[in-house]
Amino acid sequence: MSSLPAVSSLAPRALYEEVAELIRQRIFSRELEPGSWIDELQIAKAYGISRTPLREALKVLAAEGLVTMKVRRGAYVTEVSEKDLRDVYHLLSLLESDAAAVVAQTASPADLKKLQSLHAELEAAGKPGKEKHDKFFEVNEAFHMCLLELAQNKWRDQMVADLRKVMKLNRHNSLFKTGRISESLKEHQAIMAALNAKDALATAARMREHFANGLMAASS
Amino acid sequence: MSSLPAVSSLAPRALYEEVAELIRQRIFSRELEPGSWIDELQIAKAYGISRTPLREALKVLAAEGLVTMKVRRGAYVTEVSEKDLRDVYHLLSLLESDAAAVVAQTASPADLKKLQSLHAELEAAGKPGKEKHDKFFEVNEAFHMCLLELAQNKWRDQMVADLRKVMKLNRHNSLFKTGRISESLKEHQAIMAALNAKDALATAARMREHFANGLMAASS
DNA sequence: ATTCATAATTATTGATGCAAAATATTGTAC
DNA sequence: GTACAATATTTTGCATCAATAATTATGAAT
Repeated sequence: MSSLPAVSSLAPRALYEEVAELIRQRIFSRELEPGSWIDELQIAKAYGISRTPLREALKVLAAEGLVTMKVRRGAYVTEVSEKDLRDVYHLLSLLESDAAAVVAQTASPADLKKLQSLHAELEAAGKPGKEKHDKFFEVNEAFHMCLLELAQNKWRDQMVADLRKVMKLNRHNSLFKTGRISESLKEHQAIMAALNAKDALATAARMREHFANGLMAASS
Repeated sequence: MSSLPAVSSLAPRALYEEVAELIRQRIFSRELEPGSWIDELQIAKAYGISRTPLREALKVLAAEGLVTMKVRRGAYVTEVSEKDLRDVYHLLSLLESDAAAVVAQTASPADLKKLQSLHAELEAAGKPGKEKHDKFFEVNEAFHMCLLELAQNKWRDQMVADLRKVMKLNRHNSLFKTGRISESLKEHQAIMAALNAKDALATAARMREHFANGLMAASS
C-alpha cells in the first residue's frame, strides 16, 4: 500500500488540500471520466488515507464545480455540456476583459514592462520553427494570470481560477488549443498596444476579441 | 441539549448542508462576528451533532468565501475590508449588467411580462406611505434573481449568489440599503424600458448605473 | 411469465476516539 | 524584575466504527 508522498515541511498544507489537488489532477487527466462515480473506498485505499479527509476534499471540489454531490449517492465527476462550456467561456471573457480594462487604467510603468517581457517570451515560444507548444501554452497562461494579478481583485482571481478548472474538464480543451499561434500572438500584441496607450475601452475590446476568436477556433 | 429540528422529508438535504445554512444565518446576523474564531466543539454541542458534518459545512462556507481556514488554527469568519467590498460590488455590477444584456436579447414576451409584474410589485412595495422596507428589499432581490435566471447561465448564478453572500458580511449592508427607494425605482424603470426595447447595450448601461448609484449611496 | 414486495447487501453519512501541533502559562535563572 | 524555556492544556486533524438509507436480487403470487 503506497502512502502519500511526504508533504514539504516548507509548505504545510492540510491533508484534505493535498488530496483535493491529487483528485483534480486525476480528473483533468481524464483518469476519472466526467459522469463517473467516485469510489471513496477505493481512492482512500489507493492513497493510504482514511475517508474523512477524502470526503472533505470532495466537498471542496464540489464547491469548485468539478464534482457534483448527489444525496445518498456520493460524488460524481461533473459532466459539462457544450452549453456549459460556452457559458463558462463567456464569463471568462467578461471577467478577463474587465480585468484588462482595469490594468489599462492603473498599471505602473514597471507593471507594463513585466507584461511586455512576458509578451516577448510568448513571441519567442511561438516562433514557427520551434514547435514547442507546451512552452507557448505555459507562457500564455502566465500572461493571463499576470494581467489578473495586476488588476488586484482577489475575488475575481478566485472565480477565474475556478472557471478555468471547469474548462479543463472538456475533452478537447477547446479554447487553449494550439494551431492558431500566430493569430493569438497578433491579438496579444493588440492588447499590449491598447494597454500601453492606457486605453481601457480598447483594451477590454481587444481582450474580448481574443476570447471570441479562441471560441471560433474551438468550434470549427 | 437541544437537537436539530427534524428535516423535512420532502426536501432531504444532507446534514452538512443544513448545518452550513445555520452557520450562514449566524454569520449574517452577526452572532458570529467577522474575524472571530469558530469554536467547533461548542457549535457541535449546541446543535447536538458531531464535528464531522460541522467540519464539512465549514469547508463549504470556506469555498463560498464566508469563512477562511487557517492551517492548524481552524475556521475564522472572513473579515471583509472596504476594498473587498468595492471589489465584490464591482464584480456584481459586471455580472448582473451582462446578464441583463443577455436577457434584453433573448427574453420572450412571457419573460418580459414576468419581470414587469415583479417591477409593479416593487413599485407597490415602495409606495411612500407603506414603509414596508422588508417587502421592498425582498421583491428587489426577487427581481434581480429573476433577471439572472432568465439569462440562463447557472455558473454566473452561482457566482452572483456567492458574491451576494460575501456582501452580507458587511455591517452596513451597504448596497441594498433603503432610503433611496424612489431613486432605485426610477433606475429599475429605466432598466425595464431598455429591456422592453430589446436594447442590450442600453440595458447593461442602465444596470451599471443602478449599481453605481447604489455604491454612491452606500459610501455617503 | 411478469410484477410487486420483501430482504439482504452495499455504500454513504454521522459519531467517537486518539494523536499531533500550537499556544499559553508557569517556573526558574540571570 | 524580566526573559527564556519547558510543560500543560487546548484544539485541530485523521482514523476507525456504527447506523441509516437505497438499490438490487430473489421469491411468491396473480
